[in-house]
Amino acid sequence: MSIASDLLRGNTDTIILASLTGHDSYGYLINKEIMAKTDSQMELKDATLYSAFRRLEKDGLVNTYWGDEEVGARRRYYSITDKGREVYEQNKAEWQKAKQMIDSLLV
Amino acid sequence: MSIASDLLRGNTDTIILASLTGHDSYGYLINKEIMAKTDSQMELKDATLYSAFRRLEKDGLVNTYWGDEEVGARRRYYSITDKGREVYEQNKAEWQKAKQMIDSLLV
DNA sequence: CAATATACCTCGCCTGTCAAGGTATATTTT
DNA sequence: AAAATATACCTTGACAGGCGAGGTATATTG
Repeated sequence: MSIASDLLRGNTDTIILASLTGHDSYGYLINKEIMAKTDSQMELKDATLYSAFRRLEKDGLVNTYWGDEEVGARRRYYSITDKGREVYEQNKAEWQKAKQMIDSLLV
Repeated sequence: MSIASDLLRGNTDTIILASLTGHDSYGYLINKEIMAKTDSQMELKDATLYSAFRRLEKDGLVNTYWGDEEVGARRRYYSITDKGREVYEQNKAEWQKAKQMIDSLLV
């Protein structure tokens, strides 16, 4: 990854929630999509991704269920909850604010 | 502080370097300036600030010297080094890139 | 049959933030 | 005169998130 992880920190959960707003998804795909959208400049490491899922689950922001693939590796799907959508909107707003403030501090 | 510290993380050092680009400064003042510029919505906690200074010093991005105040509390001043300016520019560029990428991921 | 891609997971380290505590001086309020 | 507030510095230890390193299992491609 070419972007310092400390710059991503605080946005990981939000990014995952974002990728769940349109449709349910699963870890591997979410990561692939992020890489595709950022030209492989950004990537959520496995361990980061799965620890984020545990956190989101614990906080009731996502639900999870096993896919019924009859072929290939099993997939654990995630869906965003109402609370998840709420938190997502809050996080986005906070990000907008933080962005502005940081920009105003960098000459 | 109203902005989640995880959103600041990764920018702390850059913000400190930014405030040293115009003129030497000291911890307490740097913090006051940040609060003034962000309407008190952002603040570097003491411990965070001073651990950042140690890091910047260790990495040769700032130099430090004691002020010669004849009245009031003593001040430890910091000045940015050439390497500091270099890293500052790099960090700013990286921030611009990270910003764009995160924005592109948030629907 | 080996390598690669898909797909999941855990453990334990590292690093940055910060709550809580401390020191010392100067000014303002009671 | 004493207490409170502002200025100004500092350290310790806990905590949380990122991730390197390791693991499992299935399907496809060379």
